[in-house]
Amino acid sequence: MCGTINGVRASPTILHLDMDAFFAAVEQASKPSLRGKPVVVGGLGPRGVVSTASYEARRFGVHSAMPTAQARRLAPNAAYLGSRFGLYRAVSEVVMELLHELSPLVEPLSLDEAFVDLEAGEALKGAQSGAEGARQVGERLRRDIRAATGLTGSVGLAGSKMLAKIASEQAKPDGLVLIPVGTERGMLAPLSVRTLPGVGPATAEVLRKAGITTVGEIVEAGEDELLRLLGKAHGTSVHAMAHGIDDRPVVAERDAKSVSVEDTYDVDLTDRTRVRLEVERLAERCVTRLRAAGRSGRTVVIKVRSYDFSTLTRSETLRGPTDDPGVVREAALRLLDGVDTTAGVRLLGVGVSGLADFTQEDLFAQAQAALSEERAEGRTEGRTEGVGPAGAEEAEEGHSGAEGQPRAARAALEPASAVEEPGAAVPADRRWIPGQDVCHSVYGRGWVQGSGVGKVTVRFEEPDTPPGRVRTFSVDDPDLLPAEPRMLDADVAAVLAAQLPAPAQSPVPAQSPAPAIRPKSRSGGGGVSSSAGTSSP
DNA sequence: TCTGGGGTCCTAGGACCC
DNA sequence: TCTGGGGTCCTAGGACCC
Repeated sequence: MCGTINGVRASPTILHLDMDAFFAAVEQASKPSLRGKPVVVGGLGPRGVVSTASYEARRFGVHSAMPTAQARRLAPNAAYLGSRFGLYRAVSEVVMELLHELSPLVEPLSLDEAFVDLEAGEALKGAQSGAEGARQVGERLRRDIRAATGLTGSVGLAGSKMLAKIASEQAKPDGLVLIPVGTERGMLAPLSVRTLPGVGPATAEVLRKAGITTVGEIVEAGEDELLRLLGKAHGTSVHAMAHGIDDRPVVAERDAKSVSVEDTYDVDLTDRTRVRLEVERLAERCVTRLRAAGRSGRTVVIKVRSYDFSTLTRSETLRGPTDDPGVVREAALRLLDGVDTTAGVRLLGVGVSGLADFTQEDLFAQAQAALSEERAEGRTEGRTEGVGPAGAEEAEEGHSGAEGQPRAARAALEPASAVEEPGAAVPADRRWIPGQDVCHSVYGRGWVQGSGVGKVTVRFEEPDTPPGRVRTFSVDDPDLLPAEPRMLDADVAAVLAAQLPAPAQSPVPAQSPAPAIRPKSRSGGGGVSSSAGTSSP
């Protein structure tokens, strides 16, 4: 391996890729009428928050983690779309494959972000040595991503993970920044402490009170002062990062350590029976995910957030790992018994941690071992009430899993939504979520622009067609059906390439911020780009 | 008009064992 | 009988990240 100085390599061979406004960009690529328009992807309910805002929407002050209601006030004419994780995951896989072509050492941080250790791969072989070779690899990657998906990503290159990530942030959108080795200290000094990984709002506030707001001031303060302010582990790491020292290796994806699901309800829950039912549903969903991952776990956790946003967790560790829905459900309900929910809860969650790789067979074998062990010890005093040897229950009850659940309980898994439904539940295939793909037997494929008062508005267009027309139907029109998303592929990318400005070699200067984007339709039909959701004035 | 959902890591106190 | 220390596991909460 090449040498490192202060935990920074001799060459900028750690690459960080960050896709630009990823979810919103996928939606714009999928929906021609939204290209160049403000688009906001996130929770659409009364308590939803923004996942991603397109750059056009950011000009209005909309950003991720902002309540969607607030975003609607800032950018009332933006398109508000629900998340389509299946599609984002599929596009992400295409991008991650391109990264794996550079090096086997790829560390995904999320669907739209990853580190790549170029030294571990072949990409630099045959390229120029040093910084110039790394830059060429980064620029080629950006071209390949654009050609394969029609989307843009920003690349940071540096001698450490921290610096590569800071570089990609500076490169946004649609750019590449390389931090030459040896220049990092001077580059870091004027930046906000919030730039450093691990410095969030709380840490920044502690530092601010001590008169420290920039990275350079952390360096001046010295290690002793930082340890005093932030404690041992945190202080040491923040101090090192401020000096540009970061020798964390790029590590290929690790096994998950916990699995959890949670729902925030549109209206606080007060009815205890309803609260218990929701916890049961969450337990089922959690186990479904656990099993899909081929894992089992020992510790069951519930999470309860009250009307006033105060949050508590309760956990229970079983005697052995389980993936039995009944065991997890009963544990979750026992934990709930110890929590007062009469004042109203806005969120419930169920999780499993202490994950093991055990398969059913392993569990069975383990249960046998545990049983014979107990017998050997003469401990045969009946069943230990639920908590019991988890493995033993598995063995006794066999596959009482999802297949064995009552019909109603299984149906409860499906809606996957926290939407309160007073009165009769709307069938899953008759709920029209803005952004969702649909197919009409006469007009073909399109997407839901909004729905309300018994109507659903659909724009008929596809990724590789011109912007399409809008038509309105009754929500239960039998000619209208939900459809699978169209994948973004090289053909779509070619169509996009013909529309978009030429690929940038370096960060494009932001176009003079055009204020108030009028949602003017470009062609074919008086549509507004705003998605109404259920709000019609 | 308040604040999603999925994770990771760290700390601290108490139980328990040696 | 009293004192004490170390190590591990469990529980709860909080900060942080995308």
